[in-house]
Amino acid sequence: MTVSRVLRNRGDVSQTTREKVLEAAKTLGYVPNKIAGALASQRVNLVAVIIPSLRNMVFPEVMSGISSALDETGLQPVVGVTDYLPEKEEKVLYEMLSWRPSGVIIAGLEHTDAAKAMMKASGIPVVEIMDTDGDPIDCAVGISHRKAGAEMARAILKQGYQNIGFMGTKMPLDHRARKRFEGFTQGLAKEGVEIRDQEFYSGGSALAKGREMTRAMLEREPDLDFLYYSNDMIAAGGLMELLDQGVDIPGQVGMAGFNGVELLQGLPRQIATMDACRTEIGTKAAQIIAARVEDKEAAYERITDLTPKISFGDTLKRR
Amino acid sequence: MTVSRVLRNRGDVSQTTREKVLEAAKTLGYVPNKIAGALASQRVNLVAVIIPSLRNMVFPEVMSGISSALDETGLQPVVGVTDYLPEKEEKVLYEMLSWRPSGVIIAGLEHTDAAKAMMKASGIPVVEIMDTDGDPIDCAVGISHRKAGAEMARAILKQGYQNIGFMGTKMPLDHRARKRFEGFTQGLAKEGVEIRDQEFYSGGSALAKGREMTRAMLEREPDLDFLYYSNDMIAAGGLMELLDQGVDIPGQVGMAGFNGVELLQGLPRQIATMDACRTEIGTKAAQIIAARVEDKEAAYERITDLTPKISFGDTLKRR
DNA sequence: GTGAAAGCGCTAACAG
DNA sequence: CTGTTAGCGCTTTCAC
Repeated sequence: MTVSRVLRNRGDVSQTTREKVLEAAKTLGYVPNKIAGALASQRVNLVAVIIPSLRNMVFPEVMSGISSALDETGLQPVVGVTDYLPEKEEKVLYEMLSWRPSGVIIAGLEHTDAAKAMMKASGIPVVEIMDTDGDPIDCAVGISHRKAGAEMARAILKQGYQNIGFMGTKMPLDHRARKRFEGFTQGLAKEGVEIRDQEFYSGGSALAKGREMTRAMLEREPDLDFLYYSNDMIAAGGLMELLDQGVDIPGQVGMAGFNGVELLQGLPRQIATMDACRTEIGTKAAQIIAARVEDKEAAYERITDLTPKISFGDTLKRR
Repeated sequence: MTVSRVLRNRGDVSQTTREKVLEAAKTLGYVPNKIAGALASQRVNLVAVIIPSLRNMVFPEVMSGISSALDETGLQPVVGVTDYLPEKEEKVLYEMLSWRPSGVIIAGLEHTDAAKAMMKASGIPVVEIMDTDGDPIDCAVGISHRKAGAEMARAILKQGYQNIGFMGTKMPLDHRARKRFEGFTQGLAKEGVEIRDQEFYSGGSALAKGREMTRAMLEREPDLDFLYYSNDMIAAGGLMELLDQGVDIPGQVGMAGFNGVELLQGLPRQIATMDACRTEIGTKAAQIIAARVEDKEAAYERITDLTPKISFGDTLKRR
C-alpha cells in the first residue's frame, strides 16, 4: 500500500496523500506492527546486548556508550542480563537471537560451546566486549586484563612497595577479574615478588566488605605495605578502614583499585586506579555493528585493544 | 507442521517423531523465528520496561525485582532508557509498543499526552512504578514521595533540629525528587519551620558534589543543624566533608539522605535514610503484569502504595 | 497421531 | 505516483 510508503518515508508519494495518511494515522493512534514489518523485510533494527549484571556500574556505563553511538543509526539496543551464569547466558542469547537482531554485543570471550555455535550460525555481526585476552568468535573490543594487572604490578613495585596483599571478588565466573589477578601475580613474579596475602568475598555491600577484609588482612599481616583491590568500591571500603586506623597513606600503606569509577571522586583520598575504557568500549562496539549493518562488506578489526590509563591518585606515590 | 508442535511441547506427538525432530533441530543449529511466531499467534512474551536511567542505582535494583519475578513466567523484560526526557520517553515507548509486548512497566506518572494515549490505546496492562502521587493510566505501584518527604521532616523536627538545609539534584524532570522536596517543605511548614538554605546540582560525581555543596552551604549558613539530601550518594559526600571538618554528628549537625542504597554500608557513619522499596516495586509490578497476561480478567489494585521505612542510622539521633 | 491450508500485518516487486 | 500481488515463517484450524 501507499500507506506503508508514507510511514517509512520512502519517496514517491505526493504531498497531499502523504498528509492524509499521516493525519489518519495520528487520529487512529496507529502504531505500526514491527513484527509483521520485520517478517516481511527480514530486517530488525535491534542490537542484542548481553551483559552479566546491571548492578555493577561498569555495565551501565558501557550501555551508555552503546546507546549514544546507536542513537544516530536507527538501531536500538536490547539488554539481556546473565547474572554471570553461562547457562543463563546461553538461554538469553537463544531468546534474543530468535528475534533476529541485526547484531550482538556480548560481554566477555568465554561462552558455552552452544552459545558460540549459535552466534557463529546467526550470520550477524557479533562483538565481544570488555576483554581481549582470547580468541573472539567474530570480533572483540576491550582491554587486556592480563596486561592491566601486570602493569599495575610494575607500577607498584617501581614505587618500592614489596609486601603486597590482594583483595577481590570470589567469582570463578568473572573471567576478567581472574585474568587481572593472574596478570598481577605474574607481573610481580617477574620481579621475584609474591603476594603476601589474599582474600576473596562474595555478596554484600562492596564498601563494607572492603572494610572488613582490609581489617582482617592487616590483622593477619600487619607489615603489608600495599593493598591491591579488584575493584574501586572495595578499595574505597579499605580506604575508610585505613583512615580510621590512622594509617599513613601512601607512606605506610599504599593502595590501588580498578575501574576508575567516577562515583568515587569526593573520597578523602583519590584512590589509585586504572580506567577500563568502559564508555569507549561501548561506543566502539556499537560503531562496528552499525557500520557492518550498513554495509555487509565493511572492513573491521578483529581485535580492538584499548589502552587503560593508570591514575596514581593519592594512594600510590613515590615514597 | 508437526515440527511446530514438538518445538512448543504441544501434546499429541509420538515419541519417535518428537525425537527425530529434536535431533534435526539441534544438528541444524535451528533457532525458531519468534517474529513469525509472534505474528501468527499474536502473542509476544516481552514486557517493555521504561526507565529514566541505568546510572542511578535505583533502577537496576527495580530491574532485578522485575527480572526475578518474571523469571518464572516465560515473560521477558526489555529495557528502554529515557534519560529523563519526555520526548525520548515517547519515542522509546512508541518503538517498544510497535513490537506488541504483553505489558508495559514505566517509571513515573508524568508522561506526554501522546504517550498516555498510546498506552491507553495499546490495550495491554500498563503499570506505572515508583510513584503514587497522581492518577495512573491503568495501575501504579510505588511509594508516595510527598508523604516520604513529609515524614522525614516530621522525624527531623521531632529530634529538635530547627535550622535545616536542603541539597538535591537540579532536575526539573525528576518528578519524584521534586515531590519529595515539596512534601518535605510542607511537612516543615506544618510546624512553622522553613528551610534555611537550599542548593541544587546537576552532573558530575554525586559524592564530590555532595561534598562541595555541603562545604559551600556551611560557609553561607554556619549555624545549620541539619542537612537533608535528596539522595544517599550526595549525603555520603556531605558526610565526608563534615567528618573532615570535625563536626560532631549528629550532635552539632544531623543529616539524612534518601534511598537506602546498600552500597553505602561501610561508611564511617550510617546515614539516616528512607528505603524506597525498589526491589519490591519491581517484583510487585511484574507480578501484576504476569497475572493479567495469564488471565485477562484478573483483578488488580489500581494503586499499590508501599510504605518506605525510615532508618535512623547514626546521623539522626535524639540530641 | 499427522499433514494441508489459511492467514497474521507488513514489505517488495511489479504493473498500471 | 499509486494500486496489486505474493510471500516472510510461523500458528491455528481442520481434515485425514
